[in-house]
Amino acid sequence: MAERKREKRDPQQRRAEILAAAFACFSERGFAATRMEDVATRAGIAKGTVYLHFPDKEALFTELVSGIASPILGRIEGLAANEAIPPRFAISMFYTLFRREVLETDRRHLLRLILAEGPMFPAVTEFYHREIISKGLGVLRTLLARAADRGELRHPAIADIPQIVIAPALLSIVWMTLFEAYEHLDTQKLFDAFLETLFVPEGGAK
Amino acid sequence: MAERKREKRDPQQRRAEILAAAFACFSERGFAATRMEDVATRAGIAKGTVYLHFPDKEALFTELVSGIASPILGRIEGLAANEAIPPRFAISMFYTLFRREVLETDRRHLLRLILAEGPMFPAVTEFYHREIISKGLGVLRTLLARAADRGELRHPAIADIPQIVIAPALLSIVWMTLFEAYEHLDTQKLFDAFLETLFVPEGGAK
DNA sequence: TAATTATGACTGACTGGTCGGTCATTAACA
DNA sequence: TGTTAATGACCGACCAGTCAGTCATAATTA
Repeated sequence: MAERKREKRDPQQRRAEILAAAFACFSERGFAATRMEDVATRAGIAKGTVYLHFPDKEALFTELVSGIASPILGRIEGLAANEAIPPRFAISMFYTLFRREVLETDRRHLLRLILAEGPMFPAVTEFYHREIISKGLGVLRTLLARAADRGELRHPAIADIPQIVIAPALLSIVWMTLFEAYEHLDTQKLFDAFLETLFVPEGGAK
Repeated sequence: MAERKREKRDPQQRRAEILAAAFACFSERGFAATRMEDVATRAGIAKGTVYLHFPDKEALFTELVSGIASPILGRIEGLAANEAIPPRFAISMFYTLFRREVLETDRRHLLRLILAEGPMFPAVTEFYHREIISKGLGVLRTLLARAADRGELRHPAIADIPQIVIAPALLSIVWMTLFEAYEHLDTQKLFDAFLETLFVPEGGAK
C-alpha cells in the first residue's frame, strides 16, 4: 500500500513529467482510450493536478504531439545546406537518423498517433504539414534536384516528387506498429534497397 | 416531423444497410467517436434493432473492416498467374486498380481506419495480415522475381522486399487523408515515376 | 534560531453528461 | 390470433472536468 507523499515541484519539471506520462499513455492506447486519471497516476500525481498545467485533454494532446518538433529536420537541413555533401549520402543519412531517432525509439508511437488521430485534430495536422512536412519536402527537393543535375538519379523525374523518399519511412512505421508481430521487416534492407533503386550505382565510373 | 414507419426487412438486406451506415459513420469519425445511435439513425432504424444483427459495437466494426475483402487482390492474383503478362504491366495495373478502387472511392477511409485503429483490434490486424498483406506480398514477390529474371529491374535486390511496392500506395493513402487539404499530391505522377524508377526503361532493347 | 503565519500546489470526492447495451412493449405480418 | 421484428425508454458504467479543503514549504516575526 504505497503511501503517496505530497510533493511540490518546479512547475516546469511537473509539466514535463505530465507530458512524459501523457506520451506513454497516448502511445499505448490512443487519444480516446486514455483517461486523464491514467495520465495523472502515471505521473505520480492526482487528477486535479493535471488541470493546473493543461486546460483540458485536447490541449495536453496537441501540446504533446506538437512539442516533439523534429530534431531530425534540423540535421537534414544542415546536411542539405552543405553542397559538398553528396545528395545520396544526405538521404542515406536521413534514413539512418530516422531509424535511430524514430523507428527504434518510442517516438515511433508518436508518429503513429499523428497518423491515427490526425483527422480528429486538424490543428495538429496543419501544424505538422506546415512545420515538418513542407519544410522536409523542400529540403528533399533541393537534394534531389542536385542529384538530378549531377546525373546521379536513375530516373530524374522523381526530383519533382520528393514524397517518394518518405514513402519507405512511412511504410516502415506502419509495418512496425501493425504487422511486425506477424512478419518481420528488415528496415535496414528496405532503406538500402530503396536508395540503390533511386540512385545510379556508385562505382559506375570510379 | 417525419414519422418513421416501422418496417420489416429481409434480414440480409437490413444487415447490409446497417453495415453501410456503420461504414459511413466509422469512416467519418473513427471507432471511438461513433455512437451506435448514429449508426442506427443513419440506417433509418432504432438503436435496439442494430443489436438484433450484431452482438456489440466491436463486432460491427470488425465485421465491417474484415468484410471489405480486397477485390483488388483477386484481380492481381489473376494477372500474376498469367506468365505472358509482363510484370511491369501487372504492377502498373495494381496501382491503377488501387487508385480507381480505393484512393478515389470511400474505401480509402476504410483503409485509414485499419491503419488508425489497428492496434486497438489485434484480431482485425491479424486478419488483414493473413488474408490480404501476406497474400499480396506473395504475388508481388512472384512478379518481382520474374522481372528480375528477365533483367527488367534496375536493382534486382528489391525482389526480396516486395513491401517496397506498396510504400507509395501507403503514402498516397496517408497523404490524401491528412495533407491533401494543404498541398496537392499528384498520385498518377507518383505511381508513374515510381514504376519508372523500379523498372529499366521500356525501349531499352525493344 | 524557533515559533507563527501565509501561500498556493496539490488532492480526490463529486457532478453532469455521455453512451453501450437491455428489455418490456408494440406493430407488422402470416 | 400467434409469431416475430422493431422500438426507444431506461439502466448503469464510465469519465472529463470541478472545487472545497489540505498541507508542505517559505516568509515573517519574536
